[in-house]
Amino acid sequence: MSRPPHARESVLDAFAQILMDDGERAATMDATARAAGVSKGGLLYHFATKDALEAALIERLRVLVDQDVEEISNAPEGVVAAYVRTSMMEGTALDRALLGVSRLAQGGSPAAGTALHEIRERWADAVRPHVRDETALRLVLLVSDGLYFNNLLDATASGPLADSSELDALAALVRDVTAPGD
Amino acid sequence: MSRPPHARESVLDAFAQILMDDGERAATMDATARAAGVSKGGLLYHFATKDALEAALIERLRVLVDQDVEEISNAPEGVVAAYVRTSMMEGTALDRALLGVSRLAQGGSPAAGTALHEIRERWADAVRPHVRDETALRLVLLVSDGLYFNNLLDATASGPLADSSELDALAALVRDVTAPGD
DNA sequence: GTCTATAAAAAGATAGAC
DNA sequence: GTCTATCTTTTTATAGAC
Repeated sequence: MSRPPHARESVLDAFAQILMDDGERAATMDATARAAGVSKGGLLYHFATKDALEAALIERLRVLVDQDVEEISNAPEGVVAAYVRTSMMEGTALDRALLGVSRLAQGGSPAAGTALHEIRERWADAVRPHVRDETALRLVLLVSDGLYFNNLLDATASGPLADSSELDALAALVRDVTAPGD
Repeated sequence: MSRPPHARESVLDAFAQILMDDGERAATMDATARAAGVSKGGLLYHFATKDALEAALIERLRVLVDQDVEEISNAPEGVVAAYVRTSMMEGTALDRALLGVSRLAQGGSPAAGTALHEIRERWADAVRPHVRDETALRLVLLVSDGLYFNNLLDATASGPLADSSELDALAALVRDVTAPGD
């Protein structure tokens, strides 16, 4: 229970971090092993191939998304506002995993691309009951995607583009213009 | 004037196409030369290094963005709706260049990342006079980014996620909720 | 301007010692 | 479970013929 993170977890952490900081090309097995403080042989004991390493990060992402869906479903501010607002919190394990897998997908990994589609559907299902129609749902999802896409670019190029109060205002706007009922 | 596309342009076309279809990893100089129907030596006459090839695609993107800013500024449906709607037209030269450069950025190219930031600012400047405030501007830009991000994923993973009428509805919604005046 | 051939470096993967 | 050493393949880049 209080077991410290195994080497396996350190490797996965390092892989996600390099993907986020330096892009897909930099995330080689060699660089990952070095960043994790293990040898290439050590890494290869846990992940026999690059595909296995990528699959493990995808699996980690799935678990974290399950947790996130659970959390935003119970958020007091409402599902829509919570979903939009938490699209921007750089620094959570979920963000690192999601940015990392997105980079893998855009590098050309079919498994990563498929996983991202399934994940998007999970979020869509959680949000759908809380918006007025499919166009409103599309708006919510796209704003969130846009926030992630910006993070995806900013992670390597420049600073963050929105502070917390800007994000609150945006989340409130999106909630208001998509709310059902009225 | 009626000069057919030079080998240089064919190479650039092929490079953008592979980036879009198969991801950054697949877009090697070798694969690009093959797809363009030239030898590696032929490619290297025009682009001595991979960096030079990437820089040329970035430069092409800048030119196409200049044209796009010009066009949406004169669109009868209004700048906001035109901007959102044209974020989704897979198949234009602008889209191929933008998707390609986005993939380069996420592969780790700093030049591509910087260029995308400058381009985003150009679009923001074009849209700003037509929305009520900075939060509304952010909404417009993020929806557009979200559409591109979805294309970025869908290009390798699955089919398109919005048909034309859905997109029209979305563009109208975004325009209405961000319009100045009222 | 375009080609072939080849060098040089980097990436993924294997073998086997400890 | 982690290491070093090595092999293979891929990718970038060079040299020089045509």
